[in-house]
Amino acid sequence: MKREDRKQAIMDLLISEGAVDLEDLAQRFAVSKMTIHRDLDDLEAAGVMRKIRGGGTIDAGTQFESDFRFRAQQDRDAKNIMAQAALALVEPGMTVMINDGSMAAILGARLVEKRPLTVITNNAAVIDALKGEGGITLIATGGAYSAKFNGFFGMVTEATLSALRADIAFISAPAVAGVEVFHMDETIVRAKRAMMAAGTKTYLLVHHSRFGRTALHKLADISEFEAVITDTAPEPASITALTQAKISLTVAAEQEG
Amino acid sequence: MKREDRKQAIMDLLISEGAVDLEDLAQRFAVSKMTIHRDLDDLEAAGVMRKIRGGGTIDAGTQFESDFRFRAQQDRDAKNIMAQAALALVEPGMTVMINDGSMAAILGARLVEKRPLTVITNNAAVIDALKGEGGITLIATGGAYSAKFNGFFGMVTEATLSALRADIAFISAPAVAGVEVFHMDETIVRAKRAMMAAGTKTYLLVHHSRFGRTALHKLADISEFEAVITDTAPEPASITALTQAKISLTVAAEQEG
DNA sequence: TCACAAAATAACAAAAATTCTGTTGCGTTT
DNA sequence: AAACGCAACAGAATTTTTGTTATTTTGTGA
Repeated sequence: MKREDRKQAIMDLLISEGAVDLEDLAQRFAVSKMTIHRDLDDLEAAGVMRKIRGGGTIDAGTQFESDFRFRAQQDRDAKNIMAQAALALVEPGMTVMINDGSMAAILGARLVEKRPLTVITNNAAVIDALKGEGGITLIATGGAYSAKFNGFFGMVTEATLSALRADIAFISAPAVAGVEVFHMDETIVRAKRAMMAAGTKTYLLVHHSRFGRTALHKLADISEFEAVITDTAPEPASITALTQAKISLTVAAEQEG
Repeated sequence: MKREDRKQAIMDLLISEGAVDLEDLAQRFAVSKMTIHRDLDDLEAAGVMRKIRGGGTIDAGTQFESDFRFRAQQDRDAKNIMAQAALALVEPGMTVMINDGSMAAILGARLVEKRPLTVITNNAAVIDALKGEGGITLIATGGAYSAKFNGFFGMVTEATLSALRADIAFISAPAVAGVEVFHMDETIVRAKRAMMAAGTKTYLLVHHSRFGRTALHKLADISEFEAVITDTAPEPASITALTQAKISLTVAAEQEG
């Protein structure tokens, strides 16, 4: 077990337990307390937890939930198959918009498979992945950088998006309840809305576990999207709601071999 | 001498000689030919040279001259002392604009020394260096990414800049002749002009060897800048021209200990 | 076209550099 | 006073770099 794995394991514990004990961790991983200290220092520096005397805690639901570096680790498989399904909608030559989020980052990086493309994004991970790639015209929206969401937001972003147009816009969201889509952050809601307005067709990407949840701000009615893409089937109640609203739901896992 | 140093030395040789001999390099650096092979492979992969049988060459003046990865290595000392001089003009709390180019990249990264700051830039290297830094509000202009110049340009960039304002704008340029400033690329001239227009005070950064040169497009009259910063004294004719035009010239090297 | 020498590459092993860990000692906190 | 956190050093484990050898490719001239 390497250092990164151990740190990830500590994060897993933090999620389920809410707090970890330093001595306990040292025993569990069979390393010295000093090593655990260093791991916790790193995690704290990365902003995903807080060190306390004798261990560490996580202020659940707050900055932790929203830390991209951690989210990027989660559910990579689920995100990959959703990206696969989204990719099927893209044809070479198109102009594609990609919003913030780790899901979108994975999809963005895989857009090279459909070159040539024009890609418009405010997602820093996508910019990094695509710059330097031939056959991709990369347009960054600009904006104020947010370390929390690893992307660019604010008035600049919205103004830029209002002046652009894309064939497809992929929007991801952390909460869908009934026929409404939510996000906890107002700034990001604004950016996503601007992107939706700029896309001829817009698709919503949602992890199956995010159905039946809400967040502070309403982002959109689900009917504003061409279709909804998810990884595996969400709970029946959500499916019913979508069916009644005549929304097309693509379950990516069922498409594959 | 480490690997990177050796590769840089090989590049230096390539600049002066135009071509290098593999066997000769192996002797000169007292390493095996295999090691040189690997160095050349790396340099070729980085796109700064071409491997040929028995050595390597550089297609001088073409893609090489314009490759930012290589330029970033050049004259690091000169750029650092210019950055030092420019930094002296920045006070915490200010809003600072940084344009494209490797000189600007070095200055941009060192802006952390003056936190807190708001930094507006279209330079990808600056964005990478500053994102994640606390105390820096980072605003990217957005725009179409150019691998050649490692930055963002075009209509989006210009539109964004026209809606922003900064206390100081640092503009770098590759050619100054008499009282006129030049750049070879039209797209970049546009971005630089937009940035100049958005800065309350604008400063020009020019390497001393770039005086007395022209390029295809005129960027500005030198009188449009508050002052000109260079590394060491340029040739007398250029100094005379600046003096007569009553332009303030800061020679960074003369400021230091 | 063919042969052959020189060069390029691949694969493995040794060496060097870097990263990771544990220990110890000392100052802090409870 | 006991437990904890932290800094500094040293040894261990990894990763990167390098050299050697074997094999393949390339260019040249007959």
